[in-house]
Amino acid sequence: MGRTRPGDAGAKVLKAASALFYRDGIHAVGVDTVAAEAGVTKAALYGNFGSKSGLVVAYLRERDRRWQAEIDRITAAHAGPRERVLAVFDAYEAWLSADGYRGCAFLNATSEFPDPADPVREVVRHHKTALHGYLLAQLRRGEPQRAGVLADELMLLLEGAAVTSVVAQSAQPFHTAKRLARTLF
Amino acid sequence: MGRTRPGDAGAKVLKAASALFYRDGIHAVGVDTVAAEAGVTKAALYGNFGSKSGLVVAYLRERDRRWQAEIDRITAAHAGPRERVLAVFDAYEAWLSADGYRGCAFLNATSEFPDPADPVREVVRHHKTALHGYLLAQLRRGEPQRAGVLADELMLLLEGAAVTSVVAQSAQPFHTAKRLARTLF
DNA sequence: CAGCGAACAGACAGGTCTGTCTGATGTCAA
DNA sequence: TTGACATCAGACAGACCTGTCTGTTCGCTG
Repeated sequence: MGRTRPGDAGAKVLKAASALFYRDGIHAVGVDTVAAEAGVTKAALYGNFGSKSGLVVAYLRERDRRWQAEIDRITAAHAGPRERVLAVFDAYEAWLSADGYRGCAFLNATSEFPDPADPVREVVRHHKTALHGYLLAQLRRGEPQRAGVLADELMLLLEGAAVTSVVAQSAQPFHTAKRLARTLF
Repeated sequence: MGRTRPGDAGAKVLKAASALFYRDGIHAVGVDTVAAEAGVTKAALYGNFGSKSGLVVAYLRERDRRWQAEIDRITAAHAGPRERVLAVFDAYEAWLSADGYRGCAFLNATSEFPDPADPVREVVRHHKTALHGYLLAQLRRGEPQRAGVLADELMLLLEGAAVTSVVAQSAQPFHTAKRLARTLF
């Protein structure tokens, strides 16, 4: 029938895939389910993304894009390096607690795609490298000589809090992480 | 034919399942593959474990049992609380680097089983609670008043290093974690 | 108004998944 | 020796998976 405007199907599929892949896991969700939830036919899905793998990569890229927008908001809202870094902890916590502590989509994808050469894993590395780079850039303004080590340490705290909060189904690990992060400055 | 002694099939299945589930992910491995790798029929597999879910739980329980044995070795080899805690970091690193940085089997299982009420998740909680309890017990001997906070912080470092080492395919996060752990004492 | 392209509806192929069943064959204990 | 039991071999059911294909219908653009 083609009742909808051409070009919309891709966005609708991506939105449905994001919710389903994140909530249930990537391997656990079939393309039929994604297409049905998007209100779109499978043919339109394959026309836009080529394959399920292509859709998975698009899903993670979209999520990375949204996270970068969050980082931009943090940069706009806070001036000092210390405030910006702590705001990253808050944002991370807010994202995870918003969906029942399902964890970091990129770390979950890493668990589901064991091959380090998989395109999915490249998107994950890109995302995590960008996050590390942001922390590093901020820390260099405050304490240039300790910045490298400090950025590595803060990454451990962020990721540690992310996975621990899933296991414990609680935000408490983020409070521990943030408290320790403050003392590290 | 029944060429093997009765009772062996379960152990063989568990061994094959451990290797395959850990390496490729749980959802990615079918029971046919496990049975074939174990040199056992599917009927024997179901006779021993009832279902794939049962096998998955048994796989994680077995891995937890082996990790507890590792903890016992650490306790026997080191006397001081500080040495024992640092030895846990070394053991965690050794386990992960031994298999191409595939990460913590329990955290991977958590990614694959989103429902917190799933029996799999209960095994994960049991495992992580035991680890936290061990750290806590050791720290109480050295610095009783800081022990609680310190145990939480060391858990974040351990888990953070575990997942970061997978993304980076490197042991470097463990070095960062261990260095920070030493300064926290 | 004509035509191109995107999406629709839905069947289809080929494979894999979990789980069950039947009947034969071997091991071990009583 | 005999009976119970575990396992073997392999077919089978029913569901789900990814991906393709045919023919139709609509919206937008020139």
